[in-house]
Amino acid sequence: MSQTKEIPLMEKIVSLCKRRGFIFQSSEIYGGINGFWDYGPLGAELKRNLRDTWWRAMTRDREDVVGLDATIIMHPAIWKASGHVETFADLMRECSITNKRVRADHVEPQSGTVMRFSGVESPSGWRMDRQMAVLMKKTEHIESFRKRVRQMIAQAAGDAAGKPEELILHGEEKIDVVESSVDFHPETGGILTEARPFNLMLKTYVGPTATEADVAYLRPETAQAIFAQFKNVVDSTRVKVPFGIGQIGKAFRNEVTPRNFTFRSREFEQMELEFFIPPDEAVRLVHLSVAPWSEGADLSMPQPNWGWEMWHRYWVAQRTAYYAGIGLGADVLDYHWQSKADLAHYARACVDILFKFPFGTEELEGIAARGDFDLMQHQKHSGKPLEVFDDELRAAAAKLSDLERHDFIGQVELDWADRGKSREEAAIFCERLLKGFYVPHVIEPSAGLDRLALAVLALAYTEVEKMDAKGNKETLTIMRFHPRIAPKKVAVFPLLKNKPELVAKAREIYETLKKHLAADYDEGGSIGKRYARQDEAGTPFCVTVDFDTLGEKGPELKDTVTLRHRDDGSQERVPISELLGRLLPLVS
RNA sequence: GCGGGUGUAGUUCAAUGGUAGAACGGCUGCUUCCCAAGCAGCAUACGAGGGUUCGAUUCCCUUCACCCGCUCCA
Repeated sequence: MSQTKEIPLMEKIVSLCKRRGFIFQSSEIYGGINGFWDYGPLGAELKRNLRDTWWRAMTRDREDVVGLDATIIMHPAIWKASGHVETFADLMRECSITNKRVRADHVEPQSGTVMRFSGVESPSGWRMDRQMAVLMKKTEHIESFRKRVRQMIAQAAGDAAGKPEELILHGEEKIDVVESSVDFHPETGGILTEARPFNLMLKTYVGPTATEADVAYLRPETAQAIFAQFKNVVDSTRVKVPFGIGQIGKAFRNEVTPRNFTFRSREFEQMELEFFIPPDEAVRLVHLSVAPWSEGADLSMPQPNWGWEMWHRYWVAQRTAYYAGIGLGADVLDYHWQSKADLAHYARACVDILFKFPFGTEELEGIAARGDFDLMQHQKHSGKPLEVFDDELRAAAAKLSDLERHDFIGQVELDWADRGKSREEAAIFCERLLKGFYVPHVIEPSAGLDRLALAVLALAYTEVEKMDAKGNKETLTIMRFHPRIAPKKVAVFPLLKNKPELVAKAREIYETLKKHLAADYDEGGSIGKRYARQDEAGTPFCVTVDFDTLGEKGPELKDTVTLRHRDDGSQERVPISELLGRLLPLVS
C-alpha cells in the first residue's frame, strides 16, 4: 500500500470529483463531449450554494441592486451592437506550421522562394512526416532560413521535438518563386490554410426553416441582456443611479481549446453585475468635485461624490470581501491590473481577481470600468434612448452662470479629446447633461461560477497521512469547504445500525435537521468509515447517536449526542435540543 | 486547430493474440463498533467503430475523450 507514486494534484481532484459525485464528464456513456461538464449530486449542491451566496451578497443584502433572469437566445442584433458578431465576419487563415492566425484580409503580399520540406525528425526519435511549404524571403539567407524553420517547428511541437538546432530537415526542395503572394504568413512564412470564418459564439437557428435569416446565437456572456433590459428595469422598479442589475446564468463559447477540467469549458455559468453610475461630469456638476482615489481611501460606504474610479475600487473591495466570506482569503487570491495596452478600447480600467489553481494562477473574475460604451452601443443600434434623468443634476446645471456653463463645456471637450472623442460628441453629451440627462456609466464585476466551484474544490482538497489499525500509512482526503458552501452541512449516524433504538433516534434527529439544512443520514459500515466518507464530501459536522443518548449511562447524558467537527476530528457532547441553534449560524 | 502522450471495474493500477486480476471503494449479512477495524458473501471494466486473424482488450486504421505544449480566450 505504501506505493508512493506522485499523482499530480489536479488529477487527484478530478478523480475525487468523479468518485464522490461532484463533477462528471458530460455524456460520458457516449464517450464524452469536449468542453462540457456535469455536476453530480454533491457538485449540484456546492454550485447552488455558491450561486446563492453571490445572489445574496450582490442583490438581496443590498438596497441598490436588483436581479434579472434573461433568455440565453436573444435578438441577434444585440450581438451586432455589442461587437460580438464583428469577429464572426472575420475570415481567418492559419500558418500551417505554427498555427498562428491572421485575418484573411490583413495578409501583406510577400515575395520570395517557396521551399518545401517533406518531413523533420529529432535525435530523440520524434518525427513529423508532413509536407511543409515555407516562404524564404528575398532578403533571407538560406542558413538563417533553415534555422528559423527549425525553430518554428520545435516551438509548434513543444517538448517532444527537443532542441531546435538538433532537428533534421528532410527533402528540402525549391518548388516555386512567388511575387506578391498572400498565401504565406507574414511573420512565419508558413503556407496559410484556406480562409474560414472564426467566431467563438455558438450558433443555432430559431424557427423550423433553419435558413440564414433564422440564425441566432447562444449568448457568449450574460451582460448584454442586462444592457438590453436596462430601460425596462429602470421603468419598472424605481431604481435610481447609482444602482446595479445582477444576473446569474449560462453562457456559451466555442472555445478553441477547452482546458484544465472545468476551468475553460464551452458551456458555463456567469455571475455578473452591471452597476450603473453617473458620468464623472455629472458628479462634478452636482457635488462640485469628484472624490479622488488614493491608496487607503475609505471604500466601506458609497458616497454621492464618487466618480468611476472610486466605484471601481469599491467593487474590487466588495468582491474581495465576498471571496473572504466563503473561504477564499488574501493568501489564495491575486490581482492583475490590466495595463492601458491590454484594455479593450472602450474600457477605462480592468482588474482580474485571480486564484492560485493547481495548474496556475488564473482568472476568477474580472472587474471592468466600461464607461458608457455598452449602453451607448445599444442606444445607437436600437434607436431607443437609454438615458436616465436626474433632478438634482438639472437643478445644479440650472444654477450655473453663462460663464460657468461655458467653462464646464470647454473642460469636457478637453477631457474628451484626451480620450479620442470628437468635439461634436462632447457637445451633444453636454447639451443633454445640462438638461439633467445622461447615459450611465458602468462598473462590471463579472465572475465565473464554474471557475469559482473549481477554485473552492481545489482549495478544500486536503490530504492527511494517518496510521491505520494495521500500522500501515494511509492517506485520507478531507474537503475543507467553508461551512457556508459545503454541499452537506451535517450528517447523522446511529452508532450501530442493528440497534433499533439508536436508529430510531438518529432518524428522528435527521428528519428534524433536514428541514433546515442540507443533511445526510448514514448507517452503513463502521462509524470511522462514515466519518471518512463525510470528510470526502466536505460535510463540516457529524452527529452520532450512541447508548448515552438513550440514557444508559445515566440521566445527565440522556438526549445528548456527539457533535464531530470535520477539520480537526474533535468531538463534543451536545443536547439534541441545542443542535439546530448551534449549527444554523455556522452554515448560513 | 497543430504536435506529443494516455484510454482496462467507481478510483488507482496489473496481465494477456485464446474475452481479464488486485487494492481501495460500493452493496448484503454478522459484530455495544467514536475516526476507512474484523469476518463472510455479492456486483462492477478492456472508450467507440472498422480492419487483419480461426480468434483482438492486446496488432493496424479511424474516431471520441482526457492530459501536456503551442494557439485562442469579447
